[in-house]
Amino acid sequence: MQYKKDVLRESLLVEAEQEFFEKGYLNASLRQIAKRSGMTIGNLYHYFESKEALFHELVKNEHENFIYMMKHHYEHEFVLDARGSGDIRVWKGFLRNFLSDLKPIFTKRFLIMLDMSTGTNYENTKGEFVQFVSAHFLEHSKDAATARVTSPKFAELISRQLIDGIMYAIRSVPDENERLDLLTDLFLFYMMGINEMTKY
Amino acid sequence: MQYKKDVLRESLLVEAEQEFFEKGYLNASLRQIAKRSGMTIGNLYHYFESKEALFHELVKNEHENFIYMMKHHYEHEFVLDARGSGDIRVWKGFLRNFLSDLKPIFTKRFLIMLDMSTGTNYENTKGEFVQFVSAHFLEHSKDAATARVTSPKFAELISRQLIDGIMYAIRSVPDENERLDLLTDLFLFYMMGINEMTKY
Amino acid sequence: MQYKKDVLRESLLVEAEQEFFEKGYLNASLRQIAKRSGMTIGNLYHYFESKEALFHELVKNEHENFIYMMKHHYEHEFVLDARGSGDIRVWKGFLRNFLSDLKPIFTKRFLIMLDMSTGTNYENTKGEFVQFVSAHFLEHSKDAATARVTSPKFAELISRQLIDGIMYAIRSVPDENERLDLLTDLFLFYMMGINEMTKY
Amino acid sequence: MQYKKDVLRESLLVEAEQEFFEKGYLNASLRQIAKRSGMTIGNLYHYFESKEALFHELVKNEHENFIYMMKHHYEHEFVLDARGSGDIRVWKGFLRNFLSDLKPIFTKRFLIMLDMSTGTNYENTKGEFVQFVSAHFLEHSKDAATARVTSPKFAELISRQLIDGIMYAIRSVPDENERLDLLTDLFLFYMMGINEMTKY
DNA sequence: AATGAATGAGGGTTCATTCAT
DNA sequence: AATGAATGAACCCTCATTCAT
Repeated sequence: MQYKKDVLRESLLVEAEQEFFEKGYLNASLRQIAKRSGMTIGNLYHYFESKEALFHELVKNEHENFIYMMKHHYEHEFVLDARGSGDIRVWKGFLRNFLSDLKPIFTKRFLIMLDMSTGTNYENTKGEFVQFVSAHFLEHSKDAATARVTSPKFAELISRQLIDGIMYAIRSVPDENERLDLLTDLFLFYMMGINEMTKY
Repeated sequence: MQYKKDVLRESLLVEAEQEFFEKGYLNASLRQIAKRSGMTIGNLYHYFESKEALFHELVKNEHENFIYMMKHHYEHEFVLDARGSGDIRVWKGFLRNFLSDLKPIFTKRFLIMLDMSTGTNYENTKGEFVQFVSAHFLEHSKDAATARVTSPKFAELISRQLIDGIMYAIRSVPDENERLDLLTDLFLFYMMGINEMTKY
Repeated sequence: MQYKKDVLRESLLVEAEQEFFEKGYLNASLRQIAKRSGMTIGNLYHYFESKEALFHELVKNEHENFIYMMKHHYEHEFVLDARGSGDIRVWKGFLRNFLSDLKPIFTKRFLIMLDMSTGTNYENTKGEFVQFVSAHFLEHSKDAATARVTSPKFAELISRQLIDGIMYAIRSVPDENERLDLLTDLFLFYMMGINEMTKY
Repeated sequence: MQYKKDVLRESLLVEAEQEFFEKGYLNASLRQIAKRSGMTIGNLYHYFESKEALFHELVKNEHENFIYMMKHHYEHEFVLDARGSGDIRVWKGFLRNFLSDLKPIFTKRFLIMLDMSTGTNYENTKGEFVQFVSAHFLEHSKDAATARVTSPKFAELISRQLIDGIMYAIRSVPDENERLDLLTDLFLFYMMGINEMTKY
């Protein structure tokens, strides 16, 4: 039975992923999830004790990876320091590698955790992520001659935008390579924009 | 009681604005809106004949202004042509004026219409806006040497990002001047980013 | 003001007639009636103290006439006695006159009182009418050789049918002459049917 | 609880039958039906997914039988041809057999489908039935010397009356044999009436 | 492990009626 | 005489959750 149990549990998570992705946490229906898994609503509660718990199980690994990444971000620091180089092709190369490494993080469930979690304990995660990236930006613009991009509000805005761009790529571009291209251009766009902004 | 009608109707609209803003159309509760206005749910239906009608009343002016702006966008065309100038201060001046003109459009209710309208007739408005801006981008990048930003997917992404940036400014920056500054920087950022992208 | 009052009151009755006719008492909406009269729901209550009272005002004359007719039915007795005659044209002539005399009774409001009054004090009127006609039938078949049509259940059925036929004519045939023709044929049909039934 | 399901479901259908029978579809209350079955309104939705679905379950068999009967009516054609016989007892015999065969059709739920279904998909069924019988009448009166009963309006009226008579028998005569007697007399009455009408 | 019956609260909506103005 | 704001109960329906089997 253990085998069957795991299969069903996994099926529930898969269908829950789709349901949360389509409707968000609050509007997702446990009945729908159970039905899609060919299962009874009552039985769903044998696997997950509540709607919130199901959501938690769905994204907890993503959350851990995400937290880990935030704690160890300095390992990737070099990438952003590559801005010093004048050659855009070098930048692109670094960026593509960097983003390729992040593939395991930028998953559908990661998107769900950040963007479809209103009503759960995770609803502030996106804000935390924004703050993290924003702090990053501010830190790196200390060297810059002017303080324009050090405006916290603008840094937060740009950070949120970047994150929303990532979300968009995950949500709308299913093909992995195409998505990586898009993300690379997106990051390039942001880095060059910031670069330019600090010139004046 | 005639005199109270306008007051209460306005109160309902204000509370509805808050409720829709917080929860979105589908999750907003008419009972909540009525309660916040010190009123019974039944009475709310004296003022608005349905949830959708209430939403419509809330955003219809915003929608009209928005449509008008899209139809008459060429009047502001000169702004973007100012990109030819090499002086960033000229750009900023133009942008600030341009965005100042748009102030009556970038309201909280506009945000609600674009971002909290799932389930209403307005739910596609944001998509239309994105397409509009995206077409604009593509048109203006015909002159550019390379076709990088003419990738429709990237143009759409950038357009969506820009619009989301506007939404963010409306949502998070209450002070008008501060918001105008932020939006100016945001647009500047996008124009320079696009400018740079077309170089390579 | 008295003049205006009567006009409005009459207008309310006219619109109520239409509403009750279309939806029946329970499903009729006072709001609709007021709206159709270009009037406020509140003001309707100045003219009629309740939904039931409005219905009562609408059909009370019909009810009085109806009661009067039932009490004085013997005045029309001769008509039915004409059955003795073997000539169908004589029957038809009598019937047409008889039914023409009843025109003031067979009105739309009479129909409403009998068929659209569920939920009011009048909801049993149709049953009383059926019993009245049924008693009539039974009385006249005492002379007949057999007791077939004296079966109370059958008499009641035939009576109800006849009344429903009248209702149908009122409801579905707007032209007065056409309606009179139809009713004449209908009564003829019933008289001949009864005549035949008593033969065996 | 599996064992209770069928019992409760049946109970709901029985109570629904009573409620629809008493108040018609639109005025029937699901709360009442649930309460009468000793159940919560929410639970009723475990058994039937909507008010309309409940109504559908109640009458779907009746509707199928009814459609089948209309398609295969020619099998019973001989009955009406028996009119050629001069002996009323022969008619009665045929009629009684004919109507006895129809017993499974003339049920309380059949009555609900025809007469209490306003607001459902079945609300036109009675009209279709009337047209069916009416066409039947018209077809059989082609042979007759005169065109009196071929008046479509009169044929429709008579057809509606006959059907209403059946409805009355179902509604008011619980005993099966008594009902069969009544229906036989009713049909006899109509056949003789039509017969007589075509004489003149 | 699995079923699905059952609950209770909440959703949007309509209604007859009351009453201050 | 007239307005229309306000109430409260009822409508159909959906949901997360509980629990006896």
